[in-house]
Amino acid sequence: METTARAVPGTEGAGSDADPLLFDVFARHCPSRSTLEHVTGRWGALTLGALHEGSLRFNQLRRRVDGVSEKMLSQTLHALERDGLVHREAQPTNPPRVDYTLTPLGREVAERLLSLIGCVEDRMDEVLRARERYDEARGAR
Amino acid sequence: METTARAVPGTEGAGSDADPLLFDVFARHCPSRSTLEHVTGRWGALTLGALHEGSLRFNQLRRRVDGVSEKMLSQTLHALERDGLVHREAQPTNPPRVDYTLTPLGREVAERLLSLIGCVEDRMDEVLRARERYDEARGAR
DNA sequence: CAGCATCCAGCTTGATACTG
DNA sequence: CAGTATCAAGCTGGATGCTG
Repeated sequence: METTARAVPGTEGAGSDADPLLFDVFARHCPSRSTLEHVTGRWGALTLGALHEGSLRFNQLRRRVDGVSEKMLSQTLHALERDGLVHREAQPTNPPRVDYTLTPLGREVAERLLSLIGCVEDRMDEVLRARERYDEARGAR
Repeated sequence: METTARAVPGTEGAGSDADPLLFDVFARHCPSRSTLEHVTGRWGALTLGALHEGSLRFNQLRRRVDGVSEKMLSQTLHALERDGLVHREAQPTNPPRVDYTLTPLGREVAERLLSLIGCVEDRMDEVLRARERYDEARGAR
């Protein structure tokens, strides 16, 4: 609905940027594209979703996001931390303990993400039926 | 590994299968996971976003979603069509003309997606600053 | 125009092993 | 526990060529 354009950034550094596009993710080299991919990527989305329920430690997260390898989780967390969506808090104890939490920005993003995830899950029966129809119509051929 | 093994493992403990989780995307083999990936995938998200502005033809879509190859677009559209998010209408004219449109379900999903995309774009300056901070703190090391 | 088939480079991912 | 390093395999996606 209020898909109104974003607030005009205005002071966007040097040079005038006459780009009247509503969303420029559509443009190939827009930085928002990479962020969007971190957010919506297979593990990014699930990680943000898991973190939305509360702060979690590395291995808790690993168990929560079923199927993620430790390498992928580590990588995902770095990307999200770099984008300012996740905050990493390491305690210098022994054994080490590190908590991952959403930043305010991360929480906003996660909320929208969860709305999307929820929508998809709510309608899965519809999706499943559509798949059956589709497969039937082609498998027959 | 375990090819088959059919019966419900039941390792989950208490919950009966009749108790649907709120969000089971977190589970590895949940069908919603694949749909979510079609929706949030690099090209799926942009395709749904483009289609939200109105019905488009194959090559229009290709131009709109900057960087997508025809193979990927074709593949993406098939997945979205199979999931019941996109409707494909082919007109038997010459030259052929095919219109892609969002289904009602697709529109719902697209709206949430656009809310997410909009959120990310609105806050890109924040993301960019976070990246700078992060890189500075590590590049130094 | 709309799209499928094939080839293949290379990025992504998962195992495995090791560190603090 | 919380990661990093390395390597092989496989899937992703681009280029090209062809059909209806």
